[in-house]
Amino acid sequence: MKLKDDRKYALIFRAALKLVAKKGLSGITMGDISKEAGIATGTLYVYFSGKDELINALFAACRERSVAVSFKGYNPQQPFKPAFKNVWLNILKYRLQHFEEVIFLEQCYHSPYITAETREKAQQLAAPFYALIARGQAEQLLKNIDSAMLITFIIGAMNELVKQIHYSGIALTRPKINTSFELCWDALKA
Amino acid sequence: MKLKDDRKYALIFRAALKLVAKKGLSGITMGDISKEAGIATGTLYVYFSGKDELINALFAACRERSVAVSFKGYNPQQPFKPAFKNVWLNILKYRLQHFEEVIFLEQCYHSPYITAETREKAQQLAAPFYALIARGQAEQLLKNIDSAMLITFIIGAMNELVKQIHYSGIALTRPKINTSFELCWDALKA
DNA sequence: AATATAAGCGAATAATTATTCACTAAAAAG
DNA sequence: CTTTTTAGTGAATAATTATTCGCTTATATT
Repeated sequence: MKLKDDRKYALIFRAALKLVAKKGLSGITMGDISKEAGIATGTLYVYFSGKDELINALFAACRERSVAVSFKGYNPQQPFKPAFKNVWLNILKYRLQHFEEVIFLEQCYHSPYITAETREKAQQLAAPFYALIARGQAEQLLKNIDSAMLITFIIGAMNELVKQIHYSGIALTRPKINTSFELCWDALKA
Repeated sequence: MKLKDDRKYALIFRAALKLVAKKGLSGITMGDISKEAGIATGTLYVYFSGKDELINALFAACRERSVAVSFKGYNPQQPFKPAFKNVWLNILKYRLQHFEEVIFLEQCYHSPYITAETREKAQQLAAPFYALIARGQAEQLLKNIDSAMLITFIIGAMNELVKQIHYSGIALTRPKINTSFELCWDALKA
């Protein structure tokens, strides 16, 4: 194992996410995390200066991954609606597969753990989404409303959808996915 | 002051809500709450057996108030769309005016503080919403999708809308409210 | 008014939890 | 192979925080 192993960061993150999803941000201790990760408590302090840094780092990592995956396969040549649907599907799939991250991010939203700096950086990651919405509006396909409002609408509905699916345990079939997308699209379309 | 004063419960709840909205559920202590409420820490234990009970009670109270206010002025005689809009507006207004409750409830969603029993009771409060959606579907005005999915969609979008408005600090004008409602309605309508 | 009961207090105590540190094990450098 | 540096350990310590309790003050009861 050379230098601080990337796999160990991943191990710690995975443990923390699992626990937060189960017990909430308020319910986890450094001891819990180390135990879940199968390492000694002291080792956490080799990788992070403390609990605050650990959580901020995890928050930043989740946000980055979430955005990175959203635009996979995005092609500006493609007509808007299918291109948008592609992004929407990327987000939906990712969030369903990484449900713990959804919970974690939600819990962080009003947590004192997350510093203003971390928040600021996370905010900047949203730029591509604004660009996408702007394109749809320029092509007169989307309602001409404050784009922040449209985005929060999309994301809010999506998050609840993800939660609903996750907890209901109902399998998400192709037709159901399409129906859900149309629900969203009907709201946004001009 | 006779018996345990209702006003004192309200005082404690208000203090707790304010703090949770500012610092998150993970960031508050019994000491913080008592200080914010202007009472001694020990007094909290006159009203609640401990932190768990306090938070469960607050959760239950928020849920109840939130539902109670939603159907104010609801009249089954009224045509569906305006009746639905009335409910939608009730919820929007209440959540904007009691933003701390929105945050608190969100934070509680995955918190170990909230017991299964409390959760169960909260769930039952949603019955009137299901009935309302069912009516809209029976009148063929709403999409014929799993009503749980429609409700989570409405609530998810509404919550993010409330957050967006709250943080952007933008005044919510009549036309903006109407536009937002149409956004929601367009999504739901058959 | 005298007594009993309940509310309120906050310093002291008990738990819990973050963090440190002296030490061991492993890896890299020479 | 020896030395140096880095990773890992977990019991011990330091902070933090929930909860208790002996006491005071207020309210109700007789």
